Amino acid sequence: MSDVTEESISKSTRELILDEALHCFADRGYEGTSLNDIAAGVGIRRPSLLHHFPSKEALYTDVFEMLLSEWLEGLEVAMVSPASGWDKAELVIRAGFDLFARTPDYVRIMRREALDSGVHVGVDLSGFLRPLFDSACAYFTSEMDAGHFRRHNSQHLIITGYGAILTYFSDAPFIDELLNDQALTPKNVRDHCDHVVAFFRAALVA
Amino acid sequence: MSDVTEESISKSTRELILDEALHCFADRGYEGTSLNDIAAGVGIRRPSLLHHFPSKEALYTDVFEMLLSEWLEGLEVAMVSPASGWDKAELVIRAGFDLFARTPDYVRIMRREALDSGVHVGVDLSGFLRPLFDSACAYFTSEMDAGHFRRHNSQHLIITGYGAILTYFSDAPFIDELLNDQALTPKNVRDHCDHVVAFFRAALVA
DNA sequence: AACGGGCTACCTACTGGTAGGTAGGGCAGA
DNA sequence: TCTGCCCTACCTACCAGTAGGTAGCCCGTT
Repeated sequence: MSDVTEESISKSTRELILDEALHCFADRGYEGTSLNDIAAGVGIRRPSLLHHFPSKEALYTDVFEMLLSEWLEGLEVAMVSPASGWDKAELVIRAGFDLFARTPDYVRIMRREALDSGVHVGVDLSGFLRPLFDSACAYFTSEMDAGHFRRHNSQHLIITGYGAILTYFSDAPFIDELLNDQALTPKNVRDHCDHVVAFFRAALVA
Repeated sequence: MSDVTEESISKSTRELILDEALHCFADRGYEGTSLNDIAAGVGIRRPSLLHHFPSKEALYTDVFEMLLSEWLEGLEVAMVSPASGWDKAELVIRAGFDLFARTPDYVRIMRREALDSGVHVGVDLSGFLRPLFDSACAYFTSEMDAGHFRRHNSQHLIITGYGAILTYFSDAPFIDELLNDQALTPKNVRDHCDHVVAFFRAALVA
């Protein structure tokens, strides 16, 4: 129980490593991050880090599994809601924005993983995401069949939405330059979320 | 003149290096690509490669400048067209799809650069893209003022479009897994382009 | 005394880059 | 036509630096 108490005051070294690794991998990618960078960020030496994780690969995999469990948890709440029609779609979009705004480092790691087609991660990413993708597809298709949404190809629709939402966070530094403003301030995130919601509503709801 | 003839038959070593570097950088990123990888792909040794380019950084910058000039050329044709209203927007979207489908490796490099906020490239990326972004903004705003498009925030609109279109190409390997199909076949690219056009039309044209 | 968690010192593999050498084509002058 | 010279494009061998990873010691807590 002293363990629990201590965790609530100061994180364990293992958690500090995971936090720093998350940030480094998001910032500079897997190849661009050295174990020295991570260890230095935590304030220990590389061999000490390797005392907690057997290898760089294993550390990365652990970080990625944190990402997946957090995202699954964050999205499940919205996806199992009893809402229907546009309300539910909006709920999921807003849940996605909240989730991504809370965890921008995860977004950038996911984007890097998508670019690298998952060569670093030891988990079956597509096996993990396919059920979510398929159930989202089924939802939109059934709503279109019921005449609640304009007819679109559900698969393409979701990919478009995925790209539109994820990009705002993954490319935030780039968007900063385009806007001459900070993309990830709470106000700007809220504005962009409102815009995406309104845009998708205009496209989907007749 | 024999030089010209020879180039049309077989590319110069320098061009072969640029081609291979483009592919490697797109595939594995700047840090994930070694000069040995590129040299091996061309069929020469690393020092021979460094005979043609002074450094890895310089090689990357040259690749990136190829990207910029090709994209600028490809988009200018559509952006200066005398079309107006939705026709022009559709023209630009389709030109973007054609361009990206023709140069998927460029898309992935650009995405990596957006993620890394341009630390590798020696050119002023935002200075390059801002004029395009601003003129696109001005176009949409004026069309909304004229009542041709539904009212949206132009800046957010373009960022949404940028994300929606670019992602399909940058994350193609990932989308392959979701669709259980090849995202970049001509037919699938055409289908997705048609979808995006229809989707944006539904959202913008009342 | 045992052990968890840190350390220094070291290993091998590989990085970007350099030094120096060579094969061969083009070309000016005898 | 031959000779000598330069230049391009490649090579092998090597450099210093850094990567991930291992072995083993030290030290405070329990």
